[in-house]
Amino acid sequence: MPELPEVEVVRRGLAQWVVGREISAAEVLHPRAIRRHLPGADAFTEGLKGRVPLSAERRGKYLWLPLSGAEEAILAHLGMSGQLLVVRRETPPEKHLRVWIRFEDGGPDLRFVDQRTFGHVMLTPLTGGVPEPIAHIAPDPFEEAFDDAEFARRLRARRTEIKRALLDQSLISGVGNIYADEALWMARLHWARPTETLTRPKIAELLAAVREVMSAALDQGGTSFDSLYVNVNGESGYFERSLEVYGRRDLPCSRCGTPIRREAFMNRSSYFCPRCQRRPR
DNA sequence: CGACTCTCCTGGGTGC
DNA sequence: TGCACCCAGGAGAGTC
Repeated sequence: MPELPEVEVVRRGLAQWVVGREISAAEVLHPRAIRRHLPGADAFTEGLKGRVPLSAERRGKYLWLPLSGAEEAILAHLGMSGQLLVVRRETPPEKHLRVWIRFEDGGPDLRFVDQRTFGHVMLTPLTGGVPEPIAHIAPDPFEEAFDDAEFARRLRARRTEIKRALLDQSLISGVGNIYADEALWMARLHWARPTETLTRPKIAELLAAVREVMSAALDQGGTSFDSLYVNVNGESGYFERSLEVYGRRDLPCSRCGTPIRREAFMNRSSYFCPRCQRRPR
């Protein structure tokens, strides 16, 4: 399950292996992979032909490659199981290969492989350097454009639980289920804590925790718990970074020894320490 | 505008 | 061994 650190690893791989190379051909092997590209597969492949990715950009979990020519970019979201692989062109097609991009220089292909097909790619206009479909999402906490004070103001104006707000990409992008649980544990906040009860210092502490858990993962090249996740060069994205709560049901909290609990929330799992992260009354 | 629910999809794991 | 489930989850669509 690629989250922001994993996606950043992929972005770096694209910058190294794909930027500057002219696309000779693209092929869509599964229509669902380009479902958000409304003009369809033919328009997608025609639109890519002959163009050169100029850079590799990221906001939250979205990746994009601005292209030579018109103000457009290839936009990708990996979803749960998406991979962008750079592989020798003789390599046989992967079982779940969805989009296949080849280059004029005869070098390695760029392949979008996605078992569960929650991910997608598309060709989209850029507006002020940002792809149109993601104009509504907030900057991620590592961007210059991210405004801590504005985040605190908007968070306190919400009437919802803190975890729901952390996962809301229009408030802060790039935080998924795993790092939301990790950051809440670090900041000693229960997932159901009402946002309007958070003080500004507590929000600052939470933001610091979000940045810390994600940069720690990034330092190790990304963390993943799903063997499906592979980075841009085909290497496994799995690293040994120990998580404090995610996936650790019934195991002792490293701060107090209390068994970690798992609760269903928003149709997914929330892991927390019932002692360090007291449920709000 | 905001809160909230539903839905999309596949295959590994589990229990009988 | 086979089969019917269950589960993982980001984010857009839709409702109120």
